[in-house]
Amino acid sequence: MATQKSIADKLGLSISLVSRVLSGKAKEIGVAQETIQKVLDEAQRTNYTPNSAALSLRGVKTHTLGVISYDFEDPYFGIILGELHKIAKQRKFTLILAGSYHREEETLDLSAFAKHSIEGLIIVGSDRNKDWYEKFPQKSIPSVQIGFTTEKIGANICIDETVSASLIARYLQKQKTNNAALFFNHSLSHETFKKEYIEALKEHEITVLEDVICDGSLNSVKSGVKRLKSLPDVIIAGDDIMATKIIRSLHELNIKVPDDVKVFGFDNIAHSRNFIPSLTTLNPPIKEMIQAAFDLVSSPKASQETMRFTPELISRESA
Amino acid sequence: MATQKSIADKLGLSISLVSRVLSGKAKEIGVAQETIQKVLDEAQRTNYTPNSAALSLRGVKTHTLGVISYDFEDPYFGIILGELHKIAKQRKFTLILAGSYHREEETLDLSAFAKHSIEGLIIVGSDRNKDWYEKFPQKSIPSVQIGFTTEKIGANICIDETVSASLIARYLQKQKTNNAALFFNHSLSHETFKKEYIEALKEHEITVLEDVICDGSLNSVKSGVKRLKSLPDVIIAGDDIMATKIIRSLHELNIKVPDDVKVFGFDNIAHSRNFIPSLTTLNPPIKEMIQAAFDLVSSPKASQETMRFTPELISRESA
DNA sequence: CTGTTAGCGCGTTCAT
DNA sequence: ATGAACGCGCTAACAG
Repeated sequence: MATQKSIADKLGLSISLVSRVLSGKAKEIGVAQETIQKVLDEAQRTNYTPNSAALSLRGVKTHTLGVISYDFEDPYFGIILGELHKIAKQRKFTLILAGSYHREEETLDLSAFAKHSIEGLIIVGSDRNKDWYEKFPQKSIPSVQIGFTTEKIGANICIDETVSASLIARYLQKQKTNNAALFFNHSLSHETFKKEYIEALKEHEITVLEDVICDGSLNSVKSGVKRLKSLPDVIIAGDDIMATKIIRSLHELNIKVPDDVKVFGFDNIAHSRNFIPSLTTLNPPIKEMIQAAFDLVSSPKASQETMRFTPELISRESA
Repeated sequence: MATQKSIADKLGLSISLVSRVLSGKAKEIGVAQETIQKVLDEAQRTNYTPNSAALSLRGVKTHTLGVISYDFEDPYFGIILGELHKIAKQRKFTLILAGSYHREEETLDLSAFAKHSIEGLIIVGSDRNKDWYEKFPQKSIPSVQIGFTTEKIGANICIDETVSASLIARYLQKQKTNNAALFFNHSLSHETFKKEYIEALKEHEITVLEDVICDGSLNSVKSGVKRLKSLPDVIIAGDDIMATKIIRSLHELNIKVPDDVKVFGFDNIAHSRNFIPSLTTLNPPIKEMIQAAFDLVSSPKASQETMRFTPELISRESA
């Protein structure tokens, strides 16, 4: 591997001179044009790449962000990571990954972040506690969470649950919906929205007949559907995946959507357009949210800001 | 941040002593048990984490793997990354992310890998060329690609296309299928499978009526379906997403699956069980594949091995 | 305009 | 059983 020393030796110059040229500070300091060119040429020829270890040891900015994911199987995870990566690339940032599996009660491994010194932290997903943050050695770096939390540690990007709820309630009211059943799971995100939904529905004179809580597996959804005392006008699901499972369950019980009952989703996952029936749902402005998240976390000063984004109602076949 | 120096100062010991203890070489060299304990305690108390920059500068193993993704929106990307992360965590490896967008002809940014010195490379997805590899500075590190490629550079993990094809062909033959239409896109993965499918179908006396190539958008799939000269017994899709789009298109044209035409998928994405009709498809042994990939890339000696995995046929409603 | 020096955190001689 | 000194590759302060 080519180093500044190898270039300096070859050219009979000093290392620091080479350093100046290679770090672009040649002009500023005043280096002979001819020397600059020689160094540049030799660097080019030998395929010189700065050694990051040395740089970060010297305290030079590493432009490295840590990403924590709470759920790799979230259908949006890939999209979010893709967007993050896109912006990171534009701005010459590197992404390092950590994650945890809530369900298995695993603890978050932060050694990855300590190992490479990260300059910002992006948390993807909602959570209820940040026990791992206790031991986090770099508490001063800017951080942002994309999702809901009960333990805010930095900036926060989420969807406006109040606006979302009234969007849905108004839509359903216009369709002369009188009553609804709710299918949500135990996640903080579901619970946050559900609370607002219940209120907004009441305000719009829609009765919540039942409030089903299930873990989201097809089986638990189906048994939830089976146990419904009566068929409501609409079933509101915590997310699109839940919605498809509800529709699938109804289908297996020979109940038609939307003729017998409407189903409302949330997320507008790629799949929702192709599903039969296609899903009426709320579309979060993902790109804008990720963009904002990146801006918050890559800025020099740590922010505590909370930004709420408004989703768009996508009216399709299911409701 | 706690460093060896900070611990040494606090305890009134020398840095090198602390270093020996912390790098586990205390016993070997002969350090007083009492001293060892003091250092360990102080390290614990101050939350000491070794600085990777310093380590890699000294040439110590960083246990860092680079991950290249060709498509963040692939429904399997999250699953794969989740599995990779799980194993990485167990074995104390760190994952660094790079990626590219084939469709936008973007080039791969490898500076992320140069910055943190990676010890292995995992490529997720199929590709046709590795132009970026020309400029890759660390060609000697072990690498593995999960997917097909025409330009193999290290180990390779993929699905056995021949076995897959005969699995499908036999299944269809048993169902008295006489003819088929193929819906595939331009990706190397699709093309690889398609070639084998055509051969296997011929061997099992199933006529390929049409071979539709589309980009995978719902529109292009639908117009492909519309242009079908006659309805085949079965439509074989390159992947499950394509299959759902085909079924959706057929649905919009009032053609029933599987009554009027069967549809066969590939991938067994999470969604395929919930789709209406549920998808008959091939299920790749993802966990085993990822496990194998990780073993290959994290082993000290770079391997050129190619491992082919056999999928399992999941018979559901669509075919 | 260019060279010398120091030091970032760590493991490793070589001394003691 | 412990410490001092060196160097990995690099930049910045200081000195010509």
